[in-house]
Amino acid sequence: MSLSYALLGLLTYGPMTGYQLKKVFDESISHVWAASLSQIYRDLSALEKKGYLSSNIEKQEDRPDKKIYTLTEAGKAVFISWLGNFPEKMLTPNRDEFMLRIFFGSRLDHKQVLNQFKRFIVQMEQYLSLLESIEKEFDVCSREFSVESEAKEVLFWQLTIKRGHMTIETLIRWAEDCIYDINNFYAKIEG
Amino acid sequence: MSLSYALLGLLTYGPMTGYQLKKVFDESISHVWAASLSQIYRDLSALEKKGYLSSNIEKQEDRPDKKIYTLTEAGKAVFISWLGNFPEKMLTPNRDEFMLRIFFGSRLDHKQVLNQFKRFIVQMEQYLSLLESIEKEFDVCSREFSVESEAKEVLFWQLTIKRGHMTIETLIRWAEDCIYDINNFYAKIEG
DNA sequence: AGGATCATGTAACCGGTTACATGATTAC
DNA sequence: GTAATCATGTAACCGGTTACATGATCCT
Repeated sequence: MSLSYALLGLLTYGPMTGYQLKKVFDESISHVWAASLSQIYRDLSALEKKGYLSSNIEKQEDRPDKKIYTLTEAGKAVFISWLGNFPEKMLTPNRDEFMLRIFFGSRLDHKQVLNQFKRFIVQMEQYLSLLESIEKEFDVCSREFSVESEAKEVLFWQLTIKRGHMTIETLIRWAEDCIYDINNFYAKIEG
Repeated sequence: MSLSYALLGLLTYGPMTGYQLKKVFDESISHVWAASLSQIYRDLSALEKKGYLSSNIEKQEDRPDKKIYTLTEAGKAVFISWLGNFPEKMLTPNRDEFMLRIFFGSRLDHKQVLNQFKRFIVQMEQYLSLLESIEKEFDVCSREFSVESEAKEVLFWQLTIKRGHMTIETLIRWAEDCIYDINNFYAKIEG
């Protein structure tokens, strides 16, 4: 459901094709909501049927024609009403394959578990440096855009990235704690 | 898919009914993987068809009969092989309704946004105190269980709760930062 | 020669959610 | 009296994933 609202939201910036939306999606919003191309196309045509979007086709010779979607007034209204309607529960329950295995970690060889935690840290550090480079881009943006409305948009994008940044840093600390705790535990029962 | 493995995993502790599994689930693993009763029943019968579980019925007079599931050797093998097979990507992409709205926060009245952040903090603090009470229980457990295998299980349960604890604390700090940043921004452009 | 980019989609599948159905017992 | 607990499930729905289908152009 929310993918549709994300698409409507992006189309408030201007008309776009499904393909373009996918790119904008990946570059901006995917940290918060991911989507595949096939799902985007499917949802766009559903939104058009409901009257929230209109489309016109731009013919091209050597490539497939472009189908450019434009937000209708009805679509804008639906987006705005969704936007102001925050969910009661603000923490979405997370299903996590890695965590599920850690929960049953006592059934695994402890060296294997430690290796997985080390791998976890490496991945988080990679992701962290990605987020940091995005943050730097936004910092540049916010200095360049002296226009008030654009600066406001950047502010909220920065806040979403900051959440990712802070959370990942915490996860690294957590994993380091885990390695320490596990080593400690096995030192006690073996030594 | 992983719900099935969680069920197999819980059944390594001993035979149980679907109803009992639901309770154990909610009290232990639900922070990491949530499940509804209907899904549990559905998956249990699928697992039985595959030969990973066997069941026998315990007749009761005034209540519906109990259907007690037992892990088979095949089921145990499947669980162990899943357990050791960690996913390549250890961070699951999170779809978050709240965050999606914050991303488009520039479209909202800033007082409304601030209120939502305050509500967010209240909810996180409630959840935090819940996690802290669970942590205290586990501390008692780990002191009481001098048996090595039980203490090992508690260790890993503690690690999963600790992740929740640390993450929520960070989210509170983040939300406080957000309120500060938003106030700052609007003070600049209005004042 | 081979892979990325541009550009559109359809169809099957899979796992999680919600609603429906039944019904006695126990605790507040 | 009313809500929770015990105890089982089915069926429909919904949204996300994966695989399939087509095909030219541009870059290395």
